[in-house]
Amino acid sequence: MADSKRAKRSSIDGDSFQDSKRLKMANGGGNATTDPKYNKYLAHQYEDDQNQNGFQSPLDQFQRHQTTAIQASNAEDSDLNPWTNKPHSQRYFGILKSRRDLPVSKQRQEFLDMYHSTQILVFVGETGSGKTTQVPQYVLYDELPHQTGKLIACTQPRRVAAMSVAQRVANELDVELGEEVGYSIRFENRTGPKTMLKYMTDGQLLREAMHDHEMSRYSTIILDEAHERTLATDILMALLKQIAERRKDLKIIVMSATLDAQKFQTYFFNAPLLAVPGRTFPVEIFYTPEPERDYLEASVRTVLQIHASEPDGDILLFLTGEEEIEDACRRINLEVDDMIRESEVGPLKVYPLYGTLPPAQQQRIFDKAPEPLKKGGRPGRKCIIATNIAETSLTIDGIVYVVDPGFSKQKIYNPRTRVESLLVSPISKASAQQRAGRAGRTRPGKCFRLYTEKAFKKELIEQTYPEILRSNLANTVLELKKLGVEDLVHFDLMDPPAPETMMRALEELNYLACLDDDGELTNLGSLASEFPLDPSLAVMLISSPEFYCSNEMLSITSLLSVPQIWVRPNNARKRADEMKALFAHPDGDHLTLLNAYHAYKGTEQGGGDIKQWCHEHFLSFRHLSSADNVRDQLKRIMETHDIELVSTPFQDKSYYINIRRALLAGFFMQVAMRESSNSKVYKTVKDDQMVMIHPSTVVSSPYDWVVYNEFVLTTKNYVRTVTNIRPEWLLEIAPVYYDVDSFEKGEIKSALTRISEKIRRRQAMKGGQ
DNA sequence: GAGCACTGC
Repeated sequence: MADSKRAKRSSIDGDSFQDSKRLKMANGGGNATTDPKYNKYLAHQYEDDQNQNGFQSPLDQFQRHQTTAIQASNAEDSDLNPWTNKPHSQRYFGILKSRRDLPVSKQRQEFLDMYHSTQILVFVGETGSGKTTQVPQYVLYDELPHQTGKLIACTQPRRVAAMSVAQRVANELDVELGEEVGYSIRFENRTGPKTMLKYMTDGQLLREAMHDHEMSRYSTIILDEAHERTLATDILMALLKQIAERRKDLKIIVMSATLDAQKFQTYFFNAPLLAVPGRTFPVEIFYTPEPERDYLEASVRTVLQIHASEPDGDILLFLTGEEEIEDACRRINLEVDDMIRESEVGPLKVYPLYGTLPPAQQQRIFDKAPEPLKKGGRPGRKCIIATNIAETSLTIDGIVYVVDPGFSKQKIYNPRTRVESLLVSPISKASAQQRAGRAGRTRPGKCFRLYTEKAFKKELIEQTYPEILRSNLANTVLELKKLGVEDLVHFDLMDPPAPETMMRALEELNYLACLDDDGELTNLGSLASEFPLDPSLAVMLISSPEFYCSNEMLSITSLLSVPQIWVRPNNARKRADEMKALFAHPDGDHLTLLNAYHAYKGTEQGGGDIKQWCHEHFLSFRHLSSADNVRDQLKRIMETHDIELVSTPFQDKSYYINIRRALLAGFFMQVAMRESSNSKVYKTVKDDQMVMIHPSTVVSSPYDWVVYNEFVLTTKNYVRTVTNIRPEWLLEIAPVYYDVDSFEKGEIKSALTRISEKIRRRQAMKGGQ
């Protein structure tokens, strides 16, 4: 059994296996199997005899960590691609010319000098400096990965960025994407044995580090967009700080927007700083003289004023969420129609933009601004009303006017109640600057801030709090343990989270048996960390074979890790609810999700038009197919670790009971009891919080005990996605947590006491027989 | 009888 495990493991880590092989060969092994000539992965270097006998790559003259910008430029200028020995294409020289015009290009030597002199380097550059595409290539020409067999990694917070930048750099280097330059993101690894430069998401690098604590595959790690301070970036920074002490051969570059450069330097042992100017146009800032009472109303008014009185150029308005955005779109459209009737204004096309919008509709923001209404009339313009998505993820060229009311929805975490929620909050100065910058990408622009200058200076915080200070850290703590971080208290995070948040996470993991009483990782914890899931979901999934329903729990887990599959358009709510009722299971929402998924799979396998079917049934095809993707990934992980995939026969009475019980193996801490019969109010177990069941539930008759997937704090306290359970299961499945003596006096304690006595009596009777 | 800001594994 141990052997079969090992065999499976090596196939999964196939990548690194090949790398170590390559490394040996590059160092010149002796026998036939390690001789480069016999290595098919290096075949490209020996394609023709001329290369072997006569051709000298310019790189042969390079001394690692002693190269110069001129050397590299000459190599780039040569007819043959020094990395492939193939002739450079025409397109290559075209791109090369534009690369040399980038601001960063002038500082290549300065960069190399600094890179040679230090292990860690902080690099700041504004948008348009070219740092994301150029710096990794500068490193490539100095690291010479073909000699060392080690890779250069460049991390990005988002998948699309990793993919598109990798493609761009592959073009710039005149190589095929996935060969010398590749990318690695969840669900897609486009790297190969020849890959030297790898773009990846920060989360992906963190995953890799779990199995390679030294990050030994890499000679250089470049953290890009570090100022965004994602959870993964923060953990990587602290981790790299430790690794840098152990691995003096590892070089680290932290790239960020200009703000806060000092903080990064100080954090990284006073690392030297290189700053590169950006290439943007000036943006004039306007403030309101008095604070605005209703920012939505003020936003609409400002957009209309710009349209009526400013020269042509598109408008970008930042609002906080879907509802607000749709509302503003309606109001602006109405007003513009009036304006066009009354005065000589051009047409205005309004586009909403938020994350849950289908991609096709998101794409429409790139449509051209509308034509004048009549020949020679005033030019049309477009107005995009967006969430924060337009602040980081999406850049739209042609924006000249930005309207910034100064708010965004932000995740906050309350460790006392263990609830993450979204709250409309004032943005930070850094955010405000980022927003304003969106107006100056193609020509000088204007930014209208709907707050006073005094408010900007005095009331806005400098930086948005990093994610690590605003999240439940159960997952993070588990990851850190798996990453080999022994001492969490002294783990040197740039912004250490509140001790209470840390304690909560440790406590939660201890109840889940992922950490033992000494805070050490258990086998279950180690296994749970293999899954890209929250610990409770991972534990639920790992435990599911004990309940004879791991196939079903695999589906439910996947459905719970994607956005809601239920579609409920405003103009067809009733129809949507009727359709959802078709899948309803009387025992709750988890089972209803499963029913919908089974129907979806049945239709798909029956060869029906699955998109049409989803549309008719008000289900999101996008989210269901992404759940399917997640399911495949989780299934592979289960198979790798010999977690059985089993089902209770559908005809069996206990089919659904087993599933409901299995839910509790991970979610026993998320249980609520009804206050009293005829009441709609519930109380959460141990936290004693008053909650209601979210109105989206399919269950009509209220149950006494429910397990819930999430706690949402909106107009009221709601628990969402709930399923009916029996209290005796709690005592049986999670006896440690449901140690009745540990409960505070109250209804829940008395109820549990009654139940445990009943169980004891029943057992005594059985024993007496 | 309500509503998912945005990422990521």
